[in-house]
Amino acid sequence: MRSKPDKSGHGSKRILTPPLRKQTVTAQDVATRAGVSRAVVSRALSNNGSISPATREKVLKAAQDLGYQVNFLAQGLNRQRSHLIGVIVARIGDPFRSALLDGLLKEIQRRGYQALVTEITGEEDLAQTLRRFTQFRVSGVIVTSGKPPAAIVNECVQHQIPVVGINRQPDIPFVDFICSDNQTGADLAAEQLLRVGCRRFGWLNNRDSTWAGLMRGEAFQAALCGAGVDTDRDLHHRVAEQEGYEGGRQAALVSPPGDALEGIFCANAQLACGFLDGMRQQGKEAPDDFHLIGFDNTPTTAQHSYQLTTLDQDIAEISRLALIRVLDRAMHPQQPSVTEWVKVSLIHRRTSPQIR
Amino acid sequence: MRSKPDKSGHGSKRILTPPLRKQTVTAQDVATRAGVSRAVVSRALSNNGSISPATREKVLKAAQDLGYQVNFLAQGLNRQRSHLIGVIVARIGDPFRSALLDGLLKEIQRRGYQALVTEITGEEDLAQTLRRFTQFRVSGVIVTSGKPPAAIVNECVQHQIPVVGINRQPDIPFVDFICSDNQTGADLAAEQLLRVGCRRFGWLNNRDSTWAGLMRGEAFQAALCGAGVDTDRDLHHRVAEQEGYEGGRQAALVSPPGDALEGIFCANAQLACGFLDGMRQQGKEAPDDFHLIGFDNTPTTAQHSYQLTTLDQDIAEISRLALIRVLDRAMHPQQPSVTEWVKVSLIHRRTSPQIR
DNA sequence: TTGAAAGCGCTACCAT
DNA sequence: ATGGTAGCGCTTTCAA
Repeated sequence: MRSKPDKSGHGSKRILTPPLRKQTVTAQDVATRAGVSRAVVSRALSNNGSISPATREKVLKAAQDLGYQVNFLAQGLNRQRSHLIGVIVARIGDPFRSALLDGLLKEIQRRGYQALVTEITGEEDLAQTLRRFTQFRVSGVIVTSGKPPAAIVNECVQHQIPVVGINRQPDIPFVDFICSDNQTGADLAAEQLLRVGCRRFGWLNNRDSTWAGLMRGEAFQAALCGAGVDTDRDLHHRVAEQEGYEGGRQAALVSPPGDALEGIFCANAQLACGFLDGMRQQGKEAPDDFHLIGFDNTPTTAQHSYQLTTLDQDIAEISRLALIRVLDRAMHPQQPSVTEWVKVSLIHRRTSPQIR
Repeated sequence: MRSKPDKSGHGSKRILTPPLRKQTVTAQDVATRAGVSRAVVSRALSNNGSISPATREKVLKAAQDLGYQVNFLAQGLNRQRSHLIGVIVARIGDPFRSALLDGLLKEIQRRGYQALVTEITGEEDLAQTLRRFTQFRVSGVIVTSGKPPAAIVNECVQHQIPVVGINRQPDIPFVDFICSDNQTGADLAAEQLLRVGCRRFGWLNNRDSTWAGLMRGEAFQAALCGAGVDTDRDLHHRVAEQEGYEGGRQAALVSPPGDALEGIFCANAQLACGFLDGMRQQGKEAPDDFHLIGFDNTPTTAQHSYQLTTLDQDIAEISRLALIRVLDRAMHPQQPSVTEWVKVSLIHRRTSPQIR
């Protein structure tokens, strides 16, 4: 039945493989079965180019019968573009990052793309990864960690591959950015802490902070300043030597016991959880002894043992916009960079409860 | 300089695109520059087929100069196999799952492959995803969630695509499995709880448990039985109606206040954390009022507020073996299924401290 | 509307 | 050791 008169030389390459391997169904098979040419099959499946409804049906049926599946490698090779979207992440173990990856995956799949995920550990990896993505002719790249080197980004631009950064410093030509509105977030935090009557403030951040972290810190300081706080005297910077929970805990442990800070703002949720636990180890508890607000409303912060007041980043919205940007720039590669700021909201929980 | 005498018709398709798009460098360009044929270029880059060291160098240099990058789509199309490995995950937000994904990504990248990640929400997605992976001619598939339908797995087998399951029930022909040694894990838990003198035991699991969860429960019961415990009377099954932390917490809250369980074993870390917090809400604390052991040594369980005694799954080892299986089956597609059991170890923390 | 044919970029066979 | 060449499976002109 499945004779292929026009492909006499077909089996030459795998003449040695045993007959148990069922040949994969190709567009030619569908064409033969439907009594049309491969070109028609292609059109029928891609709604691209004109075709009569009747033959269209015929082809679709034949494809169905044979269980035909497009070879994405061949399709991509021809179209110069695969249905792949590259995603660059780091430290997936961090709850916020895994939540963001989750959001991106959902959105990518919802749009019919496939995610190519790479976890990087340093800036060097980033360049290599970006290059690898271009070798797969991805339809776009989403960077959630690291700072894309201009040189490689240019290669992407050359290949017409859209690059969008999430929570990265928006300063690369032809690259779009989606950022949480750290400014407003810091304002909300300052406002809350002031309202509950805090006088002496703390800002906790990692030693090697991300751009987003720095921005939050600066905005926090500015907000306090604007409210008349003498930040030179009453805003204390604490630096976590390690990343994540443990860094936050250590920072609390090494705090000078004397200087009782009343309102602390943390660059992220992990630091905040660690800080809270560190304070507990010293016999201090929020909100009795101090108020605490973190960034990133991760599941952990909601748990009974923490109940941390945090700023929520709208991950679904961030992901949605990221995909929109990718698709949009694919159509207008030369348009100037656009940066979108996604609103954040303050979630009142135990460590700094709402006051009315 | 970069003339292509043999490709006169090359630009016909994109005659209309503006000249700003730099042509992508192909093997032909390298060949021309090195003064050899494309075949030689291919050999030089793949160390495949004989070639003189001299020309080899020449080609490599030319490739370097031009910034040549292999087109993976073309390569894969020809080789019938891409350098992609598909990974199927679910609920990445769960700390254990994101840790496992992290381990797999690292291992996949270490071996020079690229991960194609899909997050599924139900069994239906799995079939579709598996099919999509085959369309990309992946070199292998790793399933960390769901139960692969036999029909689709057969398609993979037809395409010579290795499939390996992690912590899944090892009952699919030609599919390999890597599983944590739940048996031993449950034994260790039972042993510990008995040693500290518990008499009345509890087993907490989700209503819709995974295979691994069921196995842990059965093994726990068997271990207690073997130690002479009357499990009909002294082993109580608790069922969490929801997944994760909240499910565990609710389970603790609805516990009959009267029946004070002394030693509780949880199917996973999330449930255990929730259960612990739920008990706290009722004024009970471990290890004073009860002992608690969870499965999966997630970062959260180590935090000061929890300090949960848990069974540690060796994620690095699981990932390592998974890749080995993929590669091995690629070479021997017809060999019988193999299942590897990875050892687990008991981490003593506060909720059931070590006794000597 | 349809089909023939020219590639997409690469690999591997075969002959030199 | 090298080069010519026939595909891999698909898309997209272009002519009929």
